[in-house]
Order: sequence, then structure tokens, then C-alpha cells
Amino acid sequence: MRDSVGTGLDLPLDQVMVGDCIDLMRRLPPASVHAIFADPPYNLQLKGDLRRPDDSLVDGVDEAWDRFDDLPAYDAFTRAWLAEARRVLRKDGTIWVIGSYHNVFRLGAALQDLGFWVLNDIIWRKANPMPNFRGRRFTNAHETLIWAARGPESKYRFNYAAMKALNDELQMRSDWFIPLCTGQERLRDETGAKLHPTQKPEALLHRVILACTAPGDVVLDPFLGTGTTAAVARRLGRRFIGLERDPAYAAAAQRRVAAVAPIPEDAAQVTAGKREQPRLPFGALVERGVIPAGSILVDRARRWSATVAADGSIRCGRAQGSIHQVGAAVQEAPSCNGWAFWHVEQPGGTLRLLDEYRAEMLAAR
Amino acid sequence: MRDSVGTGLDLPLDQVMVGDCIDLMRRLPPASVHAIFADPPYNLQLKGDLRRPDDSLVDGVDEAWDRFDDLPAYDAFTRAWLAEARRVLRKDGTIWVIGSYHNVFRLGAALQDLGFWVLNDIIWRKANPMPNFRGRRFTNAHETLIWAARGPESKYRFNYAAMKALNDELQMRSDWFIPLCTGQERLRDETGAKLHPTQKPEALLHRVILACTAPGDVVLDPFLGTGTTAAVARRLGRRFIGLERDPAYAAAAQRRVAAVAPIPEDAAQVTAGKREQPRLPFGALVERGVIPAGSILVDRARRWSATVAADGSIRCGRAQGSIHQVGAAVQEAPSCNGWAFWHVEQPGGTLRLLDEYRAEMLAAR
DNA sequence: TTCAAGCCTGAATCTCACC
DNA sequence: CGGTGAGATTCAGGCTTGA
Repeated sequence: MRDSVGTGLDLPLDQVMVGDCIDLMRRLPPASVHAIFADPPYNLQLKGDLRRPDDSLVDGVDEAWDRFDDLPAYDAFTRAWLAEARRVLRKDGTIWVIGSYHNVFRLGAALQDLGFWVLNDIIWRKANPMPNFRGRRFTNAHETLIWAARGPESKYRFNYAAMKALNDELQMRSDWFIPLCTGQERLRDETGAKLHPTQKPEALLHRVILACTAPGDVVLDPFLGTGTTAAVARRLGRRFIGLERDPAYAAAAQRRVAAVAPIPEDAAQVTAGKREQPRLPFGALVERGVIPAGSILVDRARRWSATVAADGSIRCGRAQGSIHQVGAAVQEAPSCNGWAFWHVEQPGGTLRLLDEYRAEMLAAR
Repeated sequence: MRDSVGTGLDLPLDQVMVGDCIDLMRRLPPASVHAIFADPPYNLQLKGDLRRPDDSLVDGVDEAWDRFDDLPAYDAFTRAWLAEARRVLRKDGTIWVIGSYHNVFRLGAALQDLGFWVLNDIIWRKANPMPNFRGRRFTNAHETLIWAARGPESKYRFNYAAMKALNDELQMRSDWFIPLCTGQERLRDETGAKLHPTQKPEALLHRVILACTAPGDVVLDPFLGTGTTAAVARRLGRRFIGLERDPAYAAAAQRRVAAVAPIPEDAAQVTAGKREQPRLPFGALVERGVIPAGSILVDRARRWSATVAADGSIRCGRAQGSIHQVGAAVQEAPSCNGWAFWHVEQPGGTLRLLDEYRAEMLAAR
């Protein structure tokens, strides 16, 4: 099982640490965090000012932390922090990295080269992107997140049912439509200027954290900035470790997180899929007399019928075995979920699925 | 000026050449094509069968051309063909490369390393992607195209106005919503089996070719497959050079292209707007109570306010009509995109753009 | 002829606990 | 670590079928 609480190791939980993220990660024990979200410098390579058609100046990214001498320098930096991140990540953990076309190919290639296993690339479609003022390119209306497991064989967590619930009971797709971080949510200084040039929307982190962690899990952000990851992790009942080089950003993040109230514990739980629910053998239903030995099971079309034995096996003609095995055998299918295949005839002549008996029993505990 | 006709050099125009694309490109003169579209193998690394929940088998990619020993082998292949492509590309030309998360980071990094200058990454959002049958990842609902100039200083062609016209007079964004290639458009053999496992939709190539070429320009496709690039280029009055290793694919492409009639020359200049995404009338938001009748709409500066009527029209003073008409009227402008002009006052006092409501609704379907 | 219901399929790195 | 078996798992769109 996953440890959701302390592992006995000293993790600096729910803190913002100021310093170089590579140095700070080196101090963390190996395989200690459940998830990592990283929003590294994009290496934008902007030249000169950008002005809108009305001649107003675009307040773009022009910070020292976003300047690298060249692509090899950026690659070296990327591989250094990703290697530390991989060491710190638990075997069953996953990492999210966000970037734009300036850097995302470097990030993705580095992830693959270091042994991470890409699970999805996710497109954050911006509701309100900045237009292309010069009309020389397409409006850059998205950013890309890469979601990766530690390796190809990793048993990672994906809260499938929770994501499906978020999306109106349809599978969550790889394209996410989320507005930019603006308005009240955007942190500003006394003059009203934005505190950080690339603050991410909380809605984005909400989905990320909900997708791959359980309450109590530890989320590491090596480029915390003004603390969106930490704030959302705290609100959702997760623990966080925030690393940030700039003391001013770190201080702002601290203040921001301190003001966040976690939601009630039950609200922080993710919708459990059937995989997460406790297993109940069919034999238990027979033992307890819910479906007594001797009962007749039929498929939905009443094409086949089978008799329940006292040990929970069933028989249909010459086929005998578990509800799954016999279901597969009669259909000549490679496999079959017997819970969703066999029914019991009800007094009124209607059929009731085995899965409904199971659900009832699980609910009653 | 750009040459749109012959350069005096012998180019094998409007032909499909059978052979290895690197060998064939070597025979082409340098700086000779205006645009390149490349759909290289994705290096999918599929293991075993995949079955749908109904036990039917997914007909996946299982072709020899998609198998590589490892990532370094794939990288070597990628860099070899991209280097030739760059040599063949005119100084003012651009290249498009399409891939998925399996290979697109390798492609992008190679492009950058070889000196190409990325202009955009474009997301092809699929209308009807295959679901994730095992519920272990997000539905992989997109592919990525990288659009790049030959170098940072290149004077490349971008048909800004044509793209804007295609998009209902809004700047074309980097996320494109286009259905898969299915039905009549999909090439099949006598048995009804698909001729090529990864045939791209013509709508995708239509937009690509229209974005960066003029009539008469030469479009090179080093991985022609069954000839989508050639067919669309011909229809749009462009010239093409198609390279394909597999004689069967090449023959199918030849037959396909031969059946294509170029559109009239004037139509090739500007293409009529084709709506790839379902339109959502403003009235639908009113009907469904997202923006109830009686709501007040204001512009961003709160200079004007308008009242929403039950039929989806709005009124501001004497002006009454659609959100677009009234927006234009109050500003005394010839036209107005009401979705990007009107806002709804939120409980917190912030404004929310109509476009965000619409987008939310479209995403939720 | 029309319409509704059902069928087929798409670039896919697609399970996991237990012995 | 490998083998075994329970049992979890799908959306949209075009086409076909049949009333």
C-alpha cells in the first residue's frame, strides 16, 4: 500500500524552502514523494519589447531565471533537476511538467532519456490567450503538460473515476479547456502589478492533483513560484513540499498558503472506482445465502443458464468454474466479467444483475 | 519575391517517387521547395493485443515501418531525414511535422538542434478519438503538429488573413478541432480493410497548405503514404513532390491524386470558411439558464450594459439584436464579436466573458 | 423514401493482486 | 520474479439495417 502519512523519514512537509531546487532535492530522501508538479523556466528567448497594436507594452517574461545561454545549457539544467526529481519520486509516483513549444520538446526528450515513461501529454487550452499582435503566427492558445510515471513498469495512481466525474461522466480527454489565471486569483503587489509573470490557474492544479494523488499524499513542486501548487494541495487535503529560489516569491507563496483552508476530509476523497473498492468473492454471496446454492443464473438474453454450487462455482452444461470462467466459456470469449454477465431471476420475472447484489452487500459492509 | 513556378531546376513535380525518402531527397536541388509536410513513423512500441470492453479487437498499428530498435535509433533516423529536408527547403519555406507524445519530443528537439526555428506547435484535437479502454490514462484525444521556419531569421509565408477567414474572422488559434479520417474519405482495399493505418484527414492538410503556401508553390511530403498531402495540394492548385517507400501505398496515392480536380484558380486564393466545430448560439445559453433571460451584460470597462431577452437577443437603449449587432451598434463599429465583447457580472464583482461560458458549454458538449 | 436503432471502428506505448 | 486468474473497461461519428 501507499503510505499517505509519515514514512519515518524527515520530510519538510507543508513548507516552502528557499534555495536552488537541485540542492534542496538532494537533501530529500529517495522515493519519498507521491507526485511532482514542475513549471520550470521556459527559456523564452524573447528579443526586445513586444507592443500591442495600440502601442501599449506587453508585460512579458523578462526575468533572470528565464535566461539561458543556449539550448545545451538549458538541456543540462533540465536533466540535472529531472534526475533529482526522479530520485525523490516514489516508485508508484508520477510527475507533471508544463511547458510551451520553446522548451517542451527539451523537457519531453529529457524525461524519456532519463527513464521516465510518458503516460499522456495534456493540452491546456487557454480560454483567453494573448492574441498574436503581429499576425505572423497562429495565436499561441495552449501550453503542454507531460504526465509521466517513473518507469515503464510503474504501478502509478490514476483516479480514473474522479476524472470521469469531473467531466460529466465521460472519460477525461487529453485536451483541457481552462481559463488563464487572472482577476482575483492573480497575486499582485501594492501597485497592482502582477507578482509573478507565469502564475498558473488553480483550476489546472486542481485537476492535476486530483488525477494522481490521494488525500495525505505528498506533492513536490521544485519551481513553486507564488505557490499555486501548494495552495491547491493544501485545499485538497494533500501535503506539499515547495522549493523556490526567489525569496520574494517564496514569501508570497507562504502568505498565500497560510490563508488556505483545507476542504472537509470527505470532500477531498476522490470518487472510488470499482478497482479501489474491496473485493468480494462470489462465494461470499453463496455462503451468506444471498444467492443460495442451487440458484439459477442466466445471461441478459436468457440464452444460457447456470446452476450455483455450494462452493461458489457455477455449472452450465459441461462448463464448470467461476462465474467469470463459465461466462467466458459459453460466449467463447477470451474473458468475461461474471458480475456484469450473470443475472438472477426475480419473483416478478425480471432479471437482477449479480453486480447489484454485490454492490448491496458492499454498501452494507 | 518567391518563385511560384519553375526555378529552372528539374524538380519531379506532381509525382509520387518510390524509395527511401532520404535517398530521394538527396537527389533534389537545395532550397527548392516552399513547404514540407512530414508524417513520420511514431515509434509506438505497442505490446500485445488491445481489446475493447465488448471483446472486439482493436486494429492497431503493427507495421514494420513503425518499428525501431530503441530511442537512439529513432533519433538517428529522425535527424537524418530532417537534415535532408532542411537542405531541400527554401530559405523562405516552412516545415510541418506531426506526431504524438511517443515521438513528438524527439521530433521537436531534433528540429531545434538542426537549426529550424519553431513558429508554433499546433494541436489537432480529434472530434472522435479512440477512448482509453482500460481506464488507465486520459483519452489520447489529440496529435501535435510542429510548424517551423528554416531558421530564426527566415522570412517565411504565413497567410494570416486566410487563416482568420477560415476561423470566422477570429485569429486562428493553435488548437484545431478536426474529425478523424473515416467513412468515404478513408481509402480501403477490395475487402474493405483500411489501406493505411494512419491516413490523415484532408481537412488537416487543407489548413496546413493554405496557411503557408501560395498557388503554384511546391509542397514536399517525404512520408506520403496514401497521398493525402498530394491530393489536397493538387486540389488547392499547389504542386507536390511525394516520396513513399512502400510501392503499394505509392500506387494508391497515384490513383488517388489522378482523380483530384484542382479547384478554380480564384478559389484557391481564398478559401471559404468551413466550420469544423459545432456552433453554439447565444440563445442556447439563455435557454439552458446558464445566462438566464433578464441577465445584464456589460463590456469590459462597464461603459455599456445590455439586457438579455428570452429569445437570445439583447437590448441596450434603443439598440436591439444579436450580441454581435448590439456590440457593434454601441461602439459605432462596423462589426463586433459579441462573444469577446460582452461580460456577465459575477457575484464577486468580477466580469466573465461570454466566450468563456460558450467554451465551457462546448467542452462539456 | 425516411427515420431510428444498431453496428463498426479509430496512430494505443491500456490491469493487478496474489501465490 | 513469473505465472495465474479475477475482473475492470468505451466515445463519437459514419454507415448499415430494417421497419
